[in-house]
Amino acid sequence: MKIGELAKAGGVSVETIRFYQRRGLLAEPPRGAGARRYGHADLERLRSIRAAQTAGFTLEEAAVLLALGPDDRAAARSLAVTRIAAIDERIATLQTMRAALHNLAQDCARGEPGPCPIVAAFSPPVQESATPATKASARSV
Amino acid sequence: MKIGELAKAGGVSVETIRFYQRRGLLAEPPRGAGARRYGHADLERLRSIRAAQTAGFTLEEAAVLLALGPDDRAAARSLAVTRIAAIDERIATLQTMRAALHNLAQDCARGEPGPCPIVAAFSPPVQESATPATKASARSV
DNA sequence: ATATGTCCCGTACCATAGTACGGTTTCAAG
DNA sequence: CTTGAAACCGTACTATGGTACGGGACATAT
Repeated sequence: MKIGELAKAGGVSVETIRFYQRRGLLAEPPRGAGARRYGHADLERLRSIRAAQTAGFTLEEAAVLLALGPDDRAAARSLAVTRIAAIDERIATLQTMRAALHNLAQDCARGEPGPCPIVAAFSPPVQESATPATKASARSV
Repeated sequence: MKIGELAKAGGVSVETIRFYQRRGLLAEPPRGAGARRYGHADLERLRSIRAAQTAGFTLEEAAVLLALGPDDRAAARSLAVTRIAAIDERIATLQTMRAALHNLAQDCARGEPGPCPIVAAFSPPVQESATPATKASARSV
């Protein structure tokens, strides 16, 4: 296989393969008449990298993971557990964001008079004390 | 206020404030004797930016959001809804990842003999056809 | 025999949100 | 008056995962 074929087979671009090689994720195969010649093992390796990525590992973690032997349970589990923790944290953050935004959007959709609740939530608080004759608009958010 | 004080009050670094100014998120205030002088409004604006960020908006979206008037409900809701959709998508992806990793970690923790399931999941498939005398290890994952 | 396609290589660039660096100037205290 | 902190400025670098560009070298096809 030449690099273009490997790329097609692996569903990535030629540039990506070269990028992985620079990162040390893929080995640089021997040359045959100028161009690199790839074997089936390279394709499998490429697929493994993509699988690790799909599971949420960074490329660097993927490199570590793919370098492990079948008996390195401790290291593998450590990688997995650490990644799960990171994912959980990220999910929690996103859910908090989501909830806040959802509430605001609901408020906004209710269509009550007055300023948009979304805009209001992210606007500097109105100078209430500076305008004494204005309507009472004390809404502690 | 000088930039250092604003930074402290807003819980960001001086560099971050200067960065926001370059991005147009914060206005460059008038100078007093060389150094920029910030008012309370700048602090509020900074806090609004951080709030928008906490809600998951990018800085660019924050800029748009903070530029909206209190009656721009449609635009505000559009921003919010779009962001919620992006968050949902991200959460779904992360949950898929999490589940896959969790299953692997569980498998690994079960401590059954044989190669580590985590390593196995991200390793090139063993050449089964090349070793006809090996045990049947056909586990389609 | 030339044109097209693919490969090679290094380098620069994209988005995102900052962080760091090096050098100058100015402010305030001692 | 000198020293040190803080401000100023532009630029470059960080991490992450690629993408794009420009130029040169092949090889096959017409």
